Amino acid sequence: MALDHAILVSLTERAASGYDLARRFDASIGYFWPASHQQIYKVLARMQEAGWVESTLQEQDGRPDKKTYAITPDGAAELDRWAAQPTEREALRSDFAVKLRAFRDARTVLADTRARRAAHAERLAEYEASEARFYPDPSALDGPDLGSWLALRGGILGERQGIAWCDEILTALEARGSR
Amino acid sequence: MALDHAILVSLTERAASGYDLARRFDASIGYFWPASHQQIYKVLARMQEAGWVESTLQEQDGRPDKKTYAITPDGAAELDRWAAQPTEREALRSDFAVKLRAFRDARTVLADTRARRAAHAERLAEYEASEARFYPDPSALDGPDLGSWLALRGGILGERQGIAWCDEILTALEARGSR
DNA sequence: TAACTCATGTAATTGGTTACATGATTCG
DNA sequence: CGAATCATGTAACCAATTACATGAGTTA
Repeated sequence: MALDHAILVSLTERAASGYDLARRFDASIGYFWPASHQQIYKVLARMQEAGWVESTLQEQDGRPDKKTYAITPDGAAELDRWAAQPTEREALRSDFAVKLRAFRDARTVLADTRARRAAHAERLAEYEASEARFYPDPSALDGPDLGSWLALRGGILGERQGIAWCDEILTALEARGSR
Repeated sequence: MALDHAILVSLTERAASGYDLARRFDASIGYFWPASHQQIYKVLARMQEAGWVESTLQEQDGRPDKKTYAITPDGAAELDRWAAQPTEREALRSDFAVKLRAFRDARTVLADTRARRAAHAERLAEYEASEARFYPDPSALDGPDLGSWLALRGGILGERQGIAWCDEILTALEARGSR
């Protein structure tokens, strides 16, 4: 049920509609917890039922009405309760690792690995650009900004690790290819 | 539907019962695709229906009967088909990163991070022990063994990255704590 | 004129988790 | 005597994905 908390975190930063949240989840917090607009609308409805968020309807002309959600004191309390609990290790499920164990033909693995490396490099560039823009002086950070920066650092290290793994695979396969 | 393929990979290595597979998934391939025995039995039934695996019943005395599953030619073909397809990037969902963004109190994050670091170190030690025992001479590897080693390398790099992230967090928080 | 943005959803399905069930045998 | 191991499952539930739906306004 952590999408609940990801949405609460996002609403703490600023009130938003389901649509706004869906766009935020295309980047930012969505890098660590992806979610579709359908899923977000469902969770918002459930959380409103539970009293963790409240909505105000804004009529707009020329475009659809908008429901803006804000976090309630109960929602903030729930977020605190959740944040104080220890996090259990998240299960990793890697299609790619399973595919490596199914290894038969070097060519398909090579192509796959190169594509994967490129995707990691692209994401890494985004993260590094964000870091340079929003956190130019990390030692000055404190509170929620510090947390956001540390989360981003995790993303950066993760992408670098992904690239390093791809490079090991490419090196191993290329060494064998030329033998 | 990648549990299907993870099971097929495991059955390619050796025929097994649901129970055997469940134990294998507690280690080995389960490090990259965790699965419970319930889920495994369900998928085995579905794959038998589809003709990807076949089972033979073995009666045993003093203990329950055992259904041993083996991969069929159709199953092997399906595995090849799947392995030849490009892998799309797996979505990462990190409770811990979301929790960092919810950062309020340094003490709980510290405790959480230390526990997390210890879990990573433990898993890393297992991986490194496996590497030393089963792949003492990586340059000699080929075929499926090469794939398995490369998968394990990914695990090792992942745990090291996890530790490095925890260390960055601890450094940042401790620097602030003593200020 | 076709595609994209803004805005909100419902319905069906899949994959996985949690809880429950049974029953003999062996180990501490 | 209680816990763990061997062995197979069913049932209920939950989170997420995919497909479908509507409709005005803007941009290429």
